[in-house]
Amino acid sequence: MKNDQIAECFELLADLLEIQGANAFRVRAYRNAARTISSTAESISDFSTQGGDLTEFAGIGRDLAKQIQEIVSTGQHAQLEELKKQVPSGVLDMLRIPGVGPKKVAVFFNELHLTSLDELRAAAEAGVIARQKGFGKKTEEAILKNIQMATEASARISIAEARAAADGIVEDLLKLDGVKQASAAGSCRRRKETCGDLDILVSCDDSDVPMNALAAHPFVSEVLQQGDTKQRVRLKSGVELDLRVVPEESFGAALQYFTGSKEHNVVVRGLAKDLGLKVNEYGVFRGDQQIAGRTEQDVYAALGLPCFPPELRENRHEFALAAAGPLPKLVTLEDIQGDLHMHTTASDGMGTIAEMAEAAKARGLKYIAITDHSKRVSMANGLDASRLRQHWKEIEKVRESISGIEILCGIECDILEDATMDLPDDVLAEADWVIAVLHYGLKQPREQIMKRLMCAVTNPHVDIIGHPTGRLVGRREGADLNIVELLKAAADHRVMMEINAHPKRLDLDDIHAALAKEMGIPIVISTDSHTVNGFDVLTFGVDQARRAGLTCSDVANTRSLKDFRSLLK
DNA sequence: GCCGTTTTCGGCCCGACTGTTTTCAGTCG
Repeated sequence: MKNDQIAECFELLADLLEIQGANAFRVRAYRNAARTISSTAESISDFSTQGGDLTEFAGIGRDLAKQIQEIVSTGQHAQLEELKKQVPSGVLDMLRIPGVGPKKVAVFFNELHLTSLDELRAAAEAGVIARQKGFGKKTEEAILKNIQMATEASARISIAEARAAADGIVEDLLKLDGVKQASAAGSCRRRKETCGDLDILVSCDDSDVPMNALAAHPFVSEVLQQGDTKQRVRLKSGVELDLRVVPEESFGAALQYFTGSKEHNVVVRGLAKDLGLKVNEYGVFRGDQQIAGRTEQDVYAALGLPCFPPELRENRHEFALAAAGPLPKLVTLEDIQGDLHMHTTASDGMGTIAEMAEAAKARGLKYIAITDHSKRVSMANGLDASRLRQHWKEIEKVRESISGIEILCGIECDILEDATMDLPDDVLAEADWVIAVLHYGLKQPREQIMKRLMCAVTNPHVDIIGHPTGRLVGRREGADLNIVELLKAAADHRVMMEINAHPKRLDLDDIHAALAKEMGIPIVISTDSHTVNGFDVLTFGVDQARRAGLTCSDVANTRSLKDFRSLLK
């Protein structure tokens, strides 16, 4: 049983209890537990089966520990099954309609006996909704307008799309007369791998200036909401964006507040309360007096806290880190000296060896590894032993003709479904750099997946596991693997782990990368470039590493090539 | 339902916007 499956049970329970009017804090307890479980790297199921004390996890007490044991041992949750019988799934779908929450859904279900989005639509069209107490014509119209959005899965966008939109709009807002400061906030600023919506913060004396500009912005399709300080718009891409306008003396407090995460802010406010202070988006207050708010630094300093990098603000380890001393200095894009995963025209890349090397050099990289596919990946024109050896000779020629950048002869070698390597050991032994990867058979059972990964980790020539889980963000789950076991073996056999920087992969994810760091495994951030522009994605890999709390010393390719080589086995 | 050195009960972050009210509830972030 995967952690996400257990978390899903609790999320569902929370939704169902909410519709039934359960105590809001009880509902929150289920959501908190779901969040803890899905952000834990080790298998909760294994931990429970092996007799571990589940109450060690934050937000899980005696009762929820018992519920987890029930889910793990029986594969289901009796109370959840009971609630599901009482509340049809169509009722839960109603929660996805923007502007409709548990209270309204409760009215639809309990009083109007509506059990699906179709029935709700019919009721709204017949004018039944507007006649309910507390409802009116506008609510009914909003439901009809928004119900379509609930029918379509509300897709989150990748961090790459989010940054392109948010950074572009921020840049344009900064050009306006009267706009003093502007910044992206929210999950985009925290560099989460996907964003559900976008947040932008502006300081300006006249809120009409940025609001009118945003309403007319080429990215924007419609204005959904507009007040004195807050405007909500829908972008042409379908994503919604919140704009907040605050005075200059509150910009830092608002930036802190709207960057979140919600969980981080709950702790910040709790700490403020302990100090007899109040924190809101306008500042830190002692009584009615504002004592901080102009910058984020001021806000955190007023609470005795360091200014956390946004990537760490998830209430995972940041408060413990701050308590232990100065925050670690997280790795930055500028720290990266080499890129060790890329393709050329020899397999499925679009650039030649020389073109890729020149492009990397132009970006200030000091060394690269050319790592084309092995033969199993036939649709990508993967290389067999003889073509690979020929390819390496070509690389050596380019190496001699280009100065200012070192080029390693590498290979991205598939780990086959039968737990053998796609190329013989004597070939791998000749490589400067061997990335082992799973491409096929990702749905094999955990035992076989682990057997394959162990085959790679224990191979004396394998240097690193590339995109270890094989997941595609929002599109495909990774292979069912025991990450703790894999990382232990990697540490024992001096095999590194990749953070694949492509925004569709970002694999390892932040949680797994943090665990790898904890185990002392060197991590390499690689672009997996297939074109000369492919290096652009490096920034997303660095973001993911920062979310994992990684510093320069954790990331092997921040080192010079000489120092990097000393890490190889 | 969780949590705890102002503890085993009584808290649990806080404000903006909208719609339906005429002072507030629901939703959202």
